[in-house]
Amino acid sequence: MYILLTQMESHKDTEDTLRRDSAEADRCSICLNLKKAAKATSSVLDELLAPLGIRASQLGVLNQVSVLGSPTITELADAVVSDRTTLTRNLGPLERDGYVDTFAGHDRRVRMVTLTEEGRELLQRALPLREQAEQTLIRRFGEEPWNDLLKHLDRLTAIVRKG
Amino acid sequence: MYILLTQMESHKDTEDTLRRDSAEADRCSICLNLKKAAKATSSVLDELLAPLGIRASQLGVLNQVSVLGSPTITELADAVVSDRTTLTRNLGPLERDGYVDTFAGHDRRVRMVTLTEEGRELLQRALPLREQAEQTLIRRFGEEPWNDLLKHLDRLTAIVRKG
DNA sequence: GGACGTTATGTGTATATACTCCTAACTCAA
DNA sequence: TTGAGTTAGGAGTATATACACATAACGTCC
Repeated sequence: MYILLTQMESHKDTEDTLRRDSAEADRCSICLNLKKAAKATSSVLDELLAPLGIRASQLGVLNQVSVLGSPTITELADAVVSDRTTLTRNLGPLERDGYVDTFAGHDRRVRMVTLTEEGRELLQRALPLREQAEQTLIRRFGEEPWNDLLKHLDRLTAIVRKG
Repeated sequence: MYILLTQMESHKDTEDTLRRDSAEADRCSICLNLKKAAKATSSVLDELLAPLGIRASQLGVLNQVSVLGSPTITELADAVVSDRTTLTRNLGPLERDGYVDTFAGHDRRVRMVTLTEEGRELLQRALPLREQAEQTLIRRFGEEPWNDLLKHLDRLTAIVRKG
């Protein structure tokens, strides 16, 4: 399909060919569709969370700290599907703003993350908003398609990870 | 494991409640699932593109420049589902590396973006890799589920945008 | 009990993302 | 024309992302 175009062709021909093939490929580009959907859904939550001064991604981190109890950096990074070093940077603003604390574990290599009292209060205010956003989407999307979508996403992720 | 929150017993109750609710909400958290899937799929393409020195997101930009011909910043940003200012920054490395050029349009407010000859050559080498990655995924995921997933994503995006 | 491989994390660097504010250029009506 | 409103884009700031490298602490094997 994407036969390498010969250099002999004029630029115009090359441009036209690239344009046609690219548009075709774009119709089934999963990356762009995932990006669109992720952007759309997180923007819904971002707007709801704006008055609280945090973003959807930050809520995800706070929530997982709560869910996991006192995770290490690596455990928390896995839970929120981020690179370990990314999470380290993400914790900066949250710690600065007083929502989480970090301290050394018994194994002094690891750093444990916990919610502060402020962090717990923020989470209690934020979680209902997330629930509300999700329920609104589910109601409008349909419960069956919603579960289908989640299953599909799960399977897609699994397939890629299997190698 | 979860024990460090024993500063006060009242905190314990709060934590437990948060933990249960959060885990529940997480089971149907679309944001995390979309993030996982997007990360997984783009990493496949990123690895294929590594020898060419560009990433999946950069290929997306180059491709859309080709598809659209000579788009303005705003047109191109819309096409790749990025904020306008984000795209401006993204064009920096691509222009520095000689893959795109920008120039003023007849309306001197707009900046037009075009592929350089180097950019065209890079795109010709990169597109087959993207096609290969996509076909591999489709083969393993199944064509029917694949199309279902794309439709679901499209509808989800549309629902959010409708307000 | 020290040398060595392993593990958990931080830092430097670079790209990606987007909000707010600012300026230049265009349009249109008076 | 000229002034007001609109539009395209850049810059400042801040967060998000992650690779490569460095470091400190752990465990183990002699």
